Amino acid sequence: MQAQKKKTIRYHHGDLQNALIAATLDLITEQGNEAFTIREVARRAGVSHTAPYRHFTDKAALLAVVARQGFDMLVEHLLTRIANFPDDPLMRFKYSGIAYIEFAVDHPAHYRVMFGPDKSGSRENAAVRKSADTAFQILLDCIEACQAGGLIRPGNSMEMALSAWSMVHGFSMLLIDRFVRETPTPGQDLADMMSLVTDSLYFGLKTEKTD
Amino acid sequence: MQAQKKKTIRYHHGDLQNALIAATLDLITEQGNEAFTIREVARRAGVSHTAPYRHFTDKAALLAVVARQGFDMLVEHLLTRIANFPDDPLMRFKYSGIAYIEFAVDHPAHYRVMFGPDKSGSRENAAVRKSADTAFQILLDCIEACQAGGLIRPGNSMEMALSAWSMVHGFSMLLIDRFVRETPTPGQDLADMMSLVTDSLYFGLKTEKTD
DNA sequence: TTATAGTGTTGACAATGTCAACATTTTAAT
DNA sequence: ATTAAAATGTTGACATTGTCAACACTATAA
Repeated sequence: MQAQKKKTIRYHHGDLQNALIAATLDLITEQGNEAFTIREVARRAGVSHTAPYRHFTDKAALLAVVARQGFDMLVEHLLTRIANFPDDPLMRFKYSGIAYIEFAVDHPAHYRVMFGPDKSGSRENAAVRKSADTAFQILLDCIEACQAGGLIRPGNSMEMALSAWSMVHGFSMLLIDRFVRETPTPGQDLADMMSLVTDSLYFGLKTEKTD
Repeated sequence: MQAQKKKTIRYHHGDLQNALIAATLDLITEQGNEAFTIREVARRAGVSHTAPYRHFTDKAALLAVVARQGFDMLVEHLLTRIANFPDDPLMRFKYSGIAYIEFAVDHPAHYRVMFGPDKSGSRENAAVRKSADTAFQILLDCIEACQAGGLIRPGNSMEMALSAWSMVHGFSMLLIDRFVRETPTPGQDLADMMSLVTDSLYFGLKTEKTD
């Protein structure tokens, strides 16, 4: 019953908050992270340059919301990807890592907002923290499932998850920041490299005594 | 014979280029990365706000030099640290990783400049690239030495070095961006965590069949 | 119906990156 | 040594930005 929106030009936008978030996403996706400006976002939403301040205390607050949204998207992607292997803990572990890297590569600007420098304490933002923790928890669950199945050696799963996170995060950053461009060995594609990195984590680099 | 500097106030600074680099380092170290502005750096060097443009084409060019310097410092720290183990390839490998993390933690602002978003192609800067490659080469050498000694399994050392780099880079970033703050298990300190992460890489997470 | 809270707008301010025009100094060619 | 040119600095301008204060419109609740 509350239809007839968007028809008339109104003083009140109606849903400016979300429009600003969407505009921010579009902007960073199209033009990269440095292009993000309160004023440009306002322009894209068709409002005056200070209208955003009615919904976000400052630039960092807007970015914090975008970051939270990014972690939520990451969680969704991880869950979708490992859902393909309901009964194979090892594949779930491996593909949680691969899916993580996929997300970073597919949404580099968004990823950079999520992990970018914490200018003004948005990292302390409870909502952001919670969404990030949820993503971490997925990794942790995969590892513990593997441990339960005797596939990963017993030990502090938290520490292992931290190592795993470091690995996929580092690799993702190196990729999207263009420190790694060509594949180490010619003919490899991104999928191969992702396997390679996740396998390194699982098998380690030590000489194998058996198997 | 060319002494008597700094005494008189001169129109020409004398060594503005290096003064600007030093001022940049001081600034980001004291106030963080966001505090870096051309004008503030100029102020600190005691010159007008456009003087830096006689030495650097723009902001990014100054940062590129700082980044290169950072990689050089990193190389030095890595070499110093592994020099303690001239005859133990495995320790050299391990401590190259630990030293890497140490550097990032000790110089977070500098590290962020080195790996920060590549706004305007400074990553393509040949000098920066070369210094970064030198650092990578150290890792690679350590791995190949271990392989020669049968301590790391045979295989593509480039790929292994990439995995190792991902691991220490990711861990460093998580640390300095405050995603990891408390230790996973209480009572641990940073040194323990660094060992933990580098050991994960070496041993992997897989169940050990032997040893 | 109207006071009030919510939402937008206009107009300011200081700071920034960078450009153009001009000044001084150093260097090199004569 | 003189002087033309190349280096190096300065002043002043411009457009852009984040953010604040003052004001305008709108929705809502008393």
